[in-house]
Amino acid sequence: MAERGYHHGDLPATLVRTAMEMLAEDGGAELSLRAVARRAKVSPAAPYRHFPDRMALLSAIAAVGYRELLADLTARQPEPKTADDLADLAVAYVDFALARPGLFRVMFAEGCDRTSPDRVAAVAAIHAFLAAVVERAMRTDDPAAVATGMWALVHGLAFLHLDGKLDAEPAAARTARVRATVAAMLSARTR
Amino acid sequence: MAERGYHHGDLPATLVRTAMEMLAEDGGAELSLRAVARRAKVSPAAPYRHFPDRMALLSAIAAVGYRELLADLTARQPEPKTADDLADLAVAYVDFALARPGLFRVMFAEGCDRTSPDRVAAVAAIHAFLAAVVERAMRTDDPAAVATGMWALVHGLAFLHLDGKLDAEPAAARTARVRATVAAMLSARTR
DNA sequence: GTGCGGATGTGAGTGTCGTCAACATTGCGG
DNA sequence: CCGCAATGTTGACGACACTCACATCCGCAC
Repeated sequence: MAERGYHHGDLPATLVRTAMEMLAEDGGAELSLRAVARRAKVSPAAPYRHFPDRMALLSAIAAVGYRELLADLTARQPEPKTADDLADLAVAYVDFALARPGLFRVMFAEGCDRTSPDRVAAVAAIHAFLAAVVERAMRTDDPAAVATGMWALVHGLAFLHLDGKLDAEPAAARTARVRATVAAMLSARTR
Repeated sequence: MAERGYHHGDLPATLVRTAMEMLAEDGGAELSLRAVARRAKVSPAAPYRHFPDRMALLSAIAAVGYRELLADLTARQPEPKTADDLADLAVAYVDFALARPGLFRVMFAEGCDRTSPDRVAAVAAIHAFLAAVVERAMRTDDPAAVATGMWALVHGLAFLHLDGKLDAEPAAARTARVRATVAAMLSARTR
């Protein structure tokens, strides 16, 4: 934690932390490498000693985001069993996206390195968690497909809300709507 | 269509068309206003006579994209009635996203003007189409929620595929998977 | 026809960005 | 204690979005 000096101590972690602060403060703005360096009291070129380019920093941020998203989900429902628990998870997912839009967009942006081991592992963990939930809470003969579908459902809800494609509404109303949507999808039958 | 001359004839439409060509050719690249102007054989400042800023051009492009997406959907299934027809629409939605990733990302990007009448109308048209489909093909006591859910489901599938969060696979396998996912979601029951 | 005004396109300029190369400083192993 | 690799800085380049003063041209009144 040596604050001053020519050398920094742990610049990579500081950059990631700083960048996440900036995303939290202004989720809509472009996250420029220079701005992050400025805020970290470091020259614009310093980050290049630790990240090959801007996307690499964004990928590192995304990896942290995946872990925090998974933590949010498991914190809300460590052992989901019922359809209601499932709806809780959907609400948690959408809440995460709307509470931290900048981070969420970095996590699911184009151009990020699809093959970074951190990212792949984190995404796999989310998928595995969802699959386990579905196994426990749903009755279906294609659990993998339902797990994918549930992920797509909450992911789509999150993005549609984020992009203002659904009517803007206060958080409580949104929670109710997410719940209703999940419930309706799970009880709808073909004609 | 006067090709030469100081004045252009219809620069706004030319810019939108040119930009969409560029998105089609390289869906992953950033669409810079200067590059579009260059390709349209026009100075970098010319677009500003017709669009207040870059986002306005992107919004115009997005509006066209919405119309084309809706056209794709209705072309595939003008009068969907069965669950299978619904799955066809899901496939068409995901196909659109993967066939024209650049355009799809512009359509659902942050920063675009949420309040542009064109955009709002186009989005409403898609939602209305979906609602009508659900009304016809599904049995549920909350058709609006199911319509939102179906949109979120296909939208989420599209984005997860686009971002490589699901295993990459050839188009035929993807089609089968989208079908299976929709079918599984519609037949899954809570335990 | 002629000329004039507004619409449209141009050129040069500002500030920011990502990235790089050459140089400066420092911590650490021999 | 010294030298080297790791780390940070400075200055630069090209591209970008956007602005403003200026150039050109179309359409319309007369």
